Amino acid sequence: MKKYFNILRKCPLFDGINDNDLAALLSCLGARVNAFDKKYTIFSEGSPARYVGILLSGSAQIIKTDYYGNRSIVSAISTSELIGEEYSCAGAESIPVSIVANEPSEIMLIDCGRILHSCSNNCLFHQQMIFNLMRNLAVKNIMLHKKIDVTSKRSTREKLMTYLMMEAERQGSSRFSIPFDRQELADYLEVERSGLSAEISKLRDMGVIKSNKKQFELL
Amino acid sequence: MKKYFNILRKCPLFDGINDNDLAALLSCLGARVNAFDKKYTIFSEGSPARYVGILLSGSAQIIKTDYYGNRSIVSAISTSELIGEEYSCAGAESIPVSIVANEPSEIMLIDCGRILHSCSNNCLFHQQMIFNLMRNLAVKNIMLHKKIDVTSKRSTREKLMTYLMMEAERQGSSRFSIPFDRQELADYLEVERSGLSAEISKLRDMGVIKSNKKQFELL
DNA sequence: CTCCTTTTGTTGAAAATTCAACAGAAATTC
DNA sequence: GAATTTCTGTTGAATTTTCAACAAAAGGAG
Repeated sequence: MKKYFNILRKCPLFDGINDNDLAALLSCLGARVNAFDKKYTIFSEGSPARYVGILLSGSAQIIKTDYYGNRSIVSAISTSELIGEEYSCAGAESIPVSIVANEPSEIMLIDCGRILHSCSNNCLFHQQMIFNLMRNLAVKNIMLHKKIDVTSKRSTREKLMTYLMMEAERQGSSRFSIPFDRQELADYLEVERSGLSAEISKLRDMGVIKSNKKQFELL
Repeated sequence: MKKYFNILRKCPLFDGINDNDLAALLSCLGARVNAFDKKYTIFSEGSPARYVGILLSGSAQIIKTDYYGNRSIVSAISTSELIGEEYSCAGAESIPVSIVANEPSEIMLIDCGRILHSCSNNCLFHQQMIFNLMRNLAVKNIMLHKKIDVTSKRSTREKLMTYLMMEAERQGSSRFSIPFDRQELADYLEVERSGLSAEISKLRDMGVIKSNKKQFELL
């Protein structure tokens, strides 16, 4: 497990827990690591909401497909982020989204019950982890609000610009790359791919943005 | 404070805490009650994210206004629900939404720091409240996902039907009333009011729904 | 390197949404 | 209870998005 410590240290679940304790804690929690190839489903819609995941390497996307088959991308996940904790922490029966590896990825899985309920060793970390989960869920809540800010815009252009400005701010630079290809960006913004491409071209012609594939710059 | 106990008992923040303890706890937390008239702003966008609110009576809406002045309704709040905890728990500087009373309402305000940090009395309720906040935030997360399910639909009709089916399920009946008038429902679904009215009429003519103002029935 | 697949940008037609304006119904005020 | 304001439904025109189809570009496989 040692080789994952650089990632795990950054995981919000383990805030305030040092490396020595972490090793013991992980075995106490029964953490295990699974690997997934590109495009493989890590959690599939409808599966039991028992585990909390931590993305150790690669990247993933949270995807929702409605009964007409329309794909919607809820968010992109990068390393050291928690996955699925909203469902297991809420005590949900099953998860209503799929989580798909975007490239070869490794996930650490932990049974959520082992986090929330004290162990026989009576260790003190459960309180800390519950606090960490609380804070992480609050932050995720805010991120969902931001996602709603983007998709609540009425036009393709406004959705795109709101998203790009948000990413520029998040990444701290007017030049940045996004984790989506065109179709994925369309599925994230909830618009047509062709209309999105056309809008990007227009904004480029107008001199508002520069863009090359996944690279963008706000001018 | 006694008169609010029926509401407070149902508030997720106080799960697992009995009435005797609650009285002491509230004074320990420095809880106070404010009243607001219809249309008055309880929290305004940009104000410090210090307090957790509990709606004691009346009803409220979480509202976001963008720089063009377009109003978007994020959600409706009913009694015993927590307000603004995602921002204070995440340690946000200020809140990015407004919360507006929809009718004369009373709110209990609690400084979030007093919930999260142990008091000099060393009482045991902080752990319980942190756990409760964690669970409540997880549940809210799921509700935001559901809101995204609604607004990610591409057409007015699909948004409306997804919302109505969700409400029917939530209220456990195919007959139910919604907490929005037409303009508010449009602002919640992120569509045009006139187009929404037209769609409701069409669905009524098609025999898919019955509706009268805020009362709906799925057929 | 060549072939094959995937991704991206473009375009025009069809469909849907937004906008603006109005009239009737309902609710509120005085 | 009369007058005023707010809410709702309707309609047609303008705008935008979606859909479908294609070609060029890029990426991957063998």
